[in-house]
Amino acid sequence: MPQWVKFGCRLRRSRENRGGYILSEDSFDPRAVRLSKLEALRARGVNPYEPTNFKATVLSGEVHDHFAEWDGKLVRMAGRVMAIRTHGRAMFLDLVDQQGKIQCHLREDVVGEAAFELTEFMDLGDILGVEGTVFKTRRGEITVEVRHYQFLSKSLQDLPDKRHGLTNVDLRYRQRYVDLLVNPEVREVFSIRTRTLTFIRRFLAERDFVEMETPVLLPIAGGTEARPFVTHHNALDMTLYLRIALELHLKRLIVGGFDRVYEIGRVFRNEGISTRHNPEFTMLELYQAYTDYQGMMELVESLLSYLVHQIKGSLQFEYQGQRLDFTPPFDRVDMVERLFEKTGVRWESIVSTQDAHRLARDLGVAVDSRFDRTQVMDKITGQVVEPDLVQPTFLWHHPVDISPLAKRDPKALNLAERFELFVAGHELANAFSELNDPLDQRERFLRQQEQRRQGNEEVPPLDEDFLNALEHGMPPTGGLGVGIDRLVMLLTNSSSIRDVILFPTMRPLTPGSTFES
RNA sequence: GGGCCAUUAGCUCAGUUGGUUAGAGCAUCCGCCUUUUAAGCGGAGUGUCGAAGGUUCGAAUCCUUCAUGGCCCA
Repeated sequence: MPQWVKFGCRLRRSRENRGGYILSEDSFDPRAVRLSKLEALRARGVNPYEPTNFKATVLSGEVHDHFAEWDGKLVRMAGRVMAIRTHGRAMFLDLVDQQGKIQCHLREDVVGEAAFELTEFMDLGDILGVEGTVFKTRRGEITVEVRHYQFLSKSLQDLPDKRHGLTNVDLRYRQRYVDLLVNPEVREVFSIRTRTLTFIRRFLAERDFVEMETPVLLPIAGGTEARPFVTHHNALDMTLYLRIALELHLKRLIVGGFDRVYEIGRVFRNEGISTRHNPEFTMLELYQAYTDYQGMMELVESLLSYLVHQIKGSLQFEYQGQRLDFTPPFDRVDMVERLFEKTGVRWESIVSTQDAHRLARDLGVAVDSRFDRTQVMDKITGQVVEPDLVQPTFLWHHPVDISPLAKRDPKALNLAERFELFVAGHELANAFSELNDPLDQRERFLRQQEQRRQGNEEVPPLDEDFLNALEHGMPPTGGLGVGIDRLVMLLTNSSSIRDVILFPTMRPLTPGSTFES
C-alpha cells in the first residue's frame, strides 16, 4: 500500500509563522528554498526520496485517447509536476509522464486538509504519484480529481522558463536531461532515432542478416583513413586504438562463413568537431556474400525508402527547406564523368601532385599544400560535384586510388566498383564490391604504407592478420556503410549532428568535471 | 588552426553616446482566490553583468588576454 500523505493532527500554520520554513537570508536562492521545503516535508514525516516504487494503472496518452472508457474511473498515475495553478483551497497540476501531460485537480475537501497543507512544499519538477477519478473540466480538459497523492521525488533545481524552454545551446548539450525535460521536440528527435534503429534491425533481420559485435579496442585501427584515439592496456602494457571503422572485422566474419552480417556500432575518429562531425559517432556496416555494389545499391534503396516511409509516412519530406524524394530508384552519377562535365578535366589526365594542385588553384578550391594528388582530387570532387547532389543520388565509379578496399571495375581497371550515396549535399552511405584478391589488397596496403612513411597519420599500419583472412578465401561480397547520425539528422530535420547525439563531446567547464553550478 | 558573433537574475532576454541605485517576462517569496490552463488580482528584485588585467573622475558598455559556446572557413 502506498504511503499517502496523511496526518494524524492538523498542521495549520500560525499567522506569525507563515513562511517560517524559509531561511530569510536565502529566501531568494531557489535551491535553498527547495531544501527548506524538503526539510519541512521531512519534519512532517514525509521523505520524498523514500518510496521505492509506484504502480500506475494507466498512462496519460491512454486516458486522453479513450476518455469515454476512463471517465469516472479510478486511476493511479505518476509523473513530473510541470505546472502548478493554485486556486485557493484547490489547485491544478500538470503531471507529465512518458506519454505526455495529464491535468490533476486537488481539492482540499477531497484530499484532506492535512494533505492539502503539504502542497505548500510542492515545486515544479517534483515527481508525484496520484490516485483519483477521471473527469472533464468545464473548459473540457481531461483531468484527474485527486483523492490521494504521494511525493515520489523532490526536485532541488529550478526548471527553465516554461515558455521558452532551454535555448542556451551549450547548456542543452551539457545538461541534456534538462533539455529533454522541458523541450518535448528534443524527446521526439531521440524517439525517432531509436525507432530508426529498431526499423533497421527489423529490415535486416527479414533479409537474414545477423547482428555481430566486433572489438572496439584494437592493436591496429583500420578500415578507413582517420586518426585514431590512443589508449593503453595496463596488464598487457600495450598501446591500443579505438576503432575508426567496422569493416575489417566484419569481413573476417564473411571469411568465417557468416554470409550476411552487420553491426551498428560506435566508431571514433580523432578529428575536429563541427555541425557534421562528432568524435564518436554511429555507423551501420553490413556485408553480404555473393553480391556486389549493385546489390548494395538495391539494398540501400530499399532500406532507406522503407525507413523514410516508416518514420515520415511518405517518401517525400522537407529537410532544411529542401524537398527530398526517396522514391527508388535513386539517381546515378558517374563521378569521373561528372567531374569532367563540371571542370572539363579528366581525372586520369591529372597524374602528378603538381597537376592536381594546379587544377585546384584554377578551380579556386583551397587545399592543404601538403596534400598529395589523390587527396587534392578528393577535395576537388567534394567542392565541385557533391554539393549539387540534393536528391538521393549514387555517386559511383570512384578511382581505385581513393578506394583501397574496393574491387576494380573489370572494364576500367583504374576505377572501382564503388558508390557513395549523397543526400542534401552530404555523404550518407558508402559501398563497394569488396576486394577479395589478397595479393591486390597487399599491394594497395603497401602503397598506402608509402604515404604513412611520408607522414600521413591518417593511414593505418598494414593489418597482416586481415590479409591472412583474405588469403583463406573471401567470397565475392558487397559491403555498405551508413552514417546513422546523418541519417537521423535527415529524418528529424536537424542541421547539427549534436542535435541527434544525446551527449555530444564537449570540453568540460572545469578540468576533470562536466558540471559547474 | 583562422574569421565573425555571443556570454547580464534560476530561465528567456532588454540595457541608448561610458554617467547617479542594472531592467522586463517567466520562475521564486508574501497575501487573496475550490473547474483553472501562458489562470487571475495585490505586494517583494533575488545580480561577482563569463574571468583577469587595463584606460577613465566614472565601465555591463571602451582596450588586452583568457575561458566556454555558436556560425562560417580550413
